[in-house]
Amino acid sequence: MKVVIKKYSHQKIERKWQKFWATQQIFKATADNHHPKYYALDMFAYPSGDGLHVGHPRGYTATDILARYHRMLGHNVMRPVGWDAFGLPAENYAIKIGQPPAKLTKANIVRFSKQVKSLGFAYDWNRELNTADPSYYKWTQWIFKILYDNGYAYQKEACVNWCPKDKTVLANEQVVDGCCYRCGAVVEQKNLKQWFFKITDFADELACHPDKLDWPESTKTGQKNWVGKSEGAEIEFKIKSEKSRIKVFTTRPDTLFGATYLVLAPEHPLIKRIVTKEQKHKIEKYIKDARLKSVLDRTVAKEKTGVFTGACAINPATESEIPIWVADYVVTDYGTGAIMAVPAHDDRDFEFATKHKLPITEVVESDQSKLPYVGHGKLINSGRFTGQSSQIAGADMAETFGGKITVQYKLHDWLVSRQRYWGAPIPIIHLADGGVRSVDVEELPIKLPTDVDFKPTGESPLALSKKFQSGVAKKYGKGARRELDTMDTFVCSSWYFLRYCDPHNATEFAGAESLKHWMPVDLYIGGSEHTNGHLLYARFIVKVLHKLGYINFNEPFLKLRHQGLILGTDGEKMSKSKGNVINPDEVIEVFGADALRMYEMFMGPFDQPLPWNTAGIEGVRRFLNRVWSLKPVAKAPETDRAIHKLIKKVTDDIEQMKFNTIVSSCMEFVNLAIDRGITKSALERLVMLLAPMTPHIAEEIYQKLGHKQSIFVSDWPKFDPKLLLEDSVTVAVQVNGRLRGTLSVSPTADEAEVEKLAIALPSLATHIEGKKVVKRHYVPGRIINLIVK
RNA sequence: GGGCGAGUGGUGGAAUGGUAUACACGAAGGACUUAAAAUCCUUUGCCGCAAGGCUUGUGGGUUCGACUCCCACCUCGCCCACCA
Repeated sequence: MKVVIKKYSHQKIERKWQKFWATQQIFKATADNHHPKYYALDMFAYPSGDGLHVGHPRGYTATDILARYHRMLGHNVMRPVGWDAFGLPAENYAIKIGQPPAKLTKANIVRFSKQVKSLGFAYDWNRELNTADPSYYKWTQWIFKILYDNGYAYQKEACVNWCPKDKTVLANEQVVDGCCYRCGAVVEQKNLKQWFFKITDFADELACHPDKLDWPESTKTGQKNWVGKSEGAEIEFKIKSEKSRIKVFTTRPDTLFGATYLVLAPEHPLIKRIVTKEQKHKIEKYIKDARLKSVLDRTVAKEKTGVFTGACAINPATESEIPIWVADYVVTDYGTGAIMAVPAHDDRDFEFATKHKLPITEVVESDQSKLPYVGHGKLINSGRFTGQSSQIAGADMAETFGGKITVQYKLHDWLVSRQRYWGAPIPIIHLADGGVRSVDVEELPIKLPTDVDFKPTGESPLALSKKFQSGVAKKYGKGARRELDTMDTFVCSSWYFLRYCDPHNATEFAGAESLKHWMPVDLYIGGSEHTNGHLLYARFIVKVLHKLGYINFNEPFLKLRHQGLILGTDGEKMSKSKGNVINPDEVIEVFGADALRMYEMFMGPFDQPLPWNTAGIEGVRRFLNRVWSLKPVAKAPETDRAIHKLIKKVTDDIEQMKFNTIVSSCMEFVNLAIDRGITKSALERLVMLLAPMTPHIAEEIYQKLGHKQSIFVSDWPKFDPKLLLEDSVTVAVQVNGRLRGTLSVSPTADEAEVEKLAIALPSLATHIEGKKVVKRHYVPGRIINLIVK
């Protein structure tokens, strides 16, 4: 059949339908109890000055496909959009060019909105939100307040991560390889008084993912490892000639008899008290050096260094004196910052003991010749415990020598205060008598002042505002002052999915009815880099709100998927410095939004990182031109049959998010349609199947076929299972497991009949001549394997 | 060091126990054109003139049959990491 391939004007039709959907409010979400609800969410964007990246549309398109598909299934769909507007990059850029971050952020949001709209996503713009808007951060502050009022937010002095370039503290989750996650500066450790959220109260819950959560296994184990639960014991060691004791944490209390020395982290407070005169100078120098080392240098150090304090402790089990050392292989922020070293049964202790000639005592029998042996076994040299199994004896031994069984987590409380301007002010008042309280709820929002120089100095820029403290003394008593730090932006983003349910509510963070209707999120798509940050924080906030009775669910995201990174054409991560960045605006200009959306789905499996290839998008655009050029004919039986298979395939693949094979199946179908023709009804169904992925061209063709309503209010096509069966099928014929020919038979042909036809095949002749079929294996409609001798 | 993935043509990939290399890109040849673009047709895993043989990182195993399942190893990617 002759089909003339014509190009379509994407500029014209894409703008046209975007406008149509907006004016018709096709994607406006209104709670409707008569249909199943479907809440589809992308991780909202940080509106940076660079604009949209080609990586953004990959995740957004996937969510969009599912949202539009569910709408066509008749479901009550919500697909909201918003902006994670507070944060360091906007502020740093603002400082650089000398403009207020509020102004810049506003301009960035305008730009992002325009770009996102040009991709034709099915967003409900009525629910658009912006975390830097007082009507939003009022409720971020309210969450801080109720956390504080219920004991989940507190202030303490602690050794914290400090970014010297951005001049602010950072959460543990924001330190990557010892560097600031934003600017890359080497992070320092400082003792500072800061605000924390008690995320550790929920450590066990966060480490566990109930069955109802359909999350990638890697994300679940990533979170579990980040929480890092270990069971063990705390054991106290008496210090010789000192009253105080050193408490250590160990997961192997069963090896107590083998503890031949103790090690303190360089930051340990007891060091000053126990160090002897002779060793004082050496220890002080070591501590100073350790503090100057970056976190990175300390964690990947090749050689273990350390210094003897001159002091000794008593091993409670052996009652012998053991030396106390200081070494930076022991970290201060895990366990008690002190360890009992058992060199015979721990790799690190063994390495250290060998280097510094410390005694090594074996207490677990091992069948391997070399030490250290870290496994379990029969205890030896262990007093009355000798002969017991190390696996069982631990708890008993700990208790016998005054220790207690405890649990340790790697997870730390979430440090949420920042000494920066562009964030939500912490709603706390410091009273004249040293007391602390949260602000009255009527006072919210505590607005971010504008009369400040927002350059970071290490102290919060809010200190420079004259207006910020006005009225505080009058309301809260003489000498009362507002807290000057702002909140980590991750606080803002840890509850935005709740606000989407009821974004204009002025009296609550979201109404109970709306939350009950829409939550939890049915599909959440975003980058896997948020595993141990945003996704953990969001689950924590939901669990707190649940515990305090504000919401009736304790997990926010039912189904989670991560989009793979789009790499440059060189296979490297896109970056300005490498010059391999693809600008989506230019791609849309040349090929259209539909082609970009489809190409990003066609590249390969959704969750895999894949390189960009400009020739690839040209191929997709060629395909769309071919779809555009299809003209209905009166009769096309083969295509009429094939469309049923396509409906099944596309439906199955959407459910499984196998977008790449949706595209290839549609290509195969269109190749057939061009060859054999297509009827109007098959063409209609084809464009309906394409509509979630390439909505503009689908809507245009649909309307051209004579429809007045949007394709997105039509019903998703159904297939007839009877038509999935073929009249005849090709059966592969194997002899002794090797392919020797094919047969075309009826799918209902029986085994004996197929064998008869197979043996008669000329291509089999040389392989079965003079031999006897001793066995056969037949898979109806697929393969027959003849075993001959 | 630990955890999680992944290794298939020149390239992105398809096939999750049943005809390996679908679909697309690229390449080569041809048609149309004064020419080019666009479009269409043909070829395209490797070796071989052919018959035929070989082929899913490597080696073994299970099976009538393995890219697919099992064991060991190698390589790459991501995440975590002196966590006691």
